[in-house]
Amino acid sequence: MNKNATHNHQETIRSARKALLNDETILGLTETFKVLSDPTRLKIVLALSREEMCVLDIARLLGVTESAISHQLRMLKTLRLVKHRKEGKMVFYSLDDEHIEDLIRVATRHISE
Amino acid sequence: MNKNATHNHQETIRSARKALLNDETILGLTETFKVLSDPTRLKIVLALSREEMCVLDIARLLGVTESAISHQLRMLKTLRLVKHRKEGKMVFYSLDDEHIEDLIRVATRHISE
DNA sequence: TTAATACCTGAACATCTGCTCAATCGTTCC
DNA sequence: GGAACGATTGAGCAGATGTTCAGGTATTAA
Repeated sequence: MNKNATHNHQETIRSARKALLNDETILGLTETFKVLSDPTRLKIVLALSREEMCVLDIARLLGVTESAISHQLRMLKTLRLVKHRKEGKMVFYSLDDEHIEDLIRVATRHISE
Repeated sequence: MNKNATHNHQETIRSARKALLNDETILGLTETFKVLSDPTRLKIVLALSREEMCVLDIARLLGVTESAISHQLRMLKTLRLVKHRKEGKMVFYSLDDEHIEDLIRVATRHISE
């Protein structure tokens, strides 16, 4: 007997469909993963996990231009991962998300095995 | 007195540097997040979290071509997230990573708040 | 052998991404 | 006021990304 005949495609698809999440959730998840998928942004998040920093200090720390950092910070701010505070000429950024560090921690454990 | 003068840039950068991870870890993390940052790949992973599936069933489930799925499966296979098993004409794919579901779970909790 | 099925592959394509550069804004100091 | 400094912005660009398309391999069935 053909083993393939024992495989019910319809049933498999129906069952797998239950594991899928709704489109809105999928979009939110991919957005979250995408923001952490760039080295510069990930480093910014890690740096801010300790204390707030001004734009220029982040730029110097990571060895990139202020402009590049500013662009990324805008994205992080839009996604509500960071918040900012003005003080004179400087703008201090800090983490605005308690869960993002958990995510990085779980992922770190994942790659170390 | 100027408040900015109280901010020690050198010390801030030195402190933040400790929170950064080595380049290899950063690369591994961004690679992990990137693979989950595409809706098609994320859905494939979710679908395979229940049971193994052949390429055509995945394609039908997600409403995309076999080719597109095959390309993504190759990437997932390269990154050791999935494994495959041949059975006649069909190739069954299944998850090859126990931790990736934890990551999705933590991220799901994150976006729901 | 021929046809059909399941899957894979490489090239081409449009789109997206992250950076640089130049210009600009806002604040502070002289 | 003007110069200096920190930060932001928009345009432009090179590289990456995901899909389609056409063609290919491998296996099975007639």
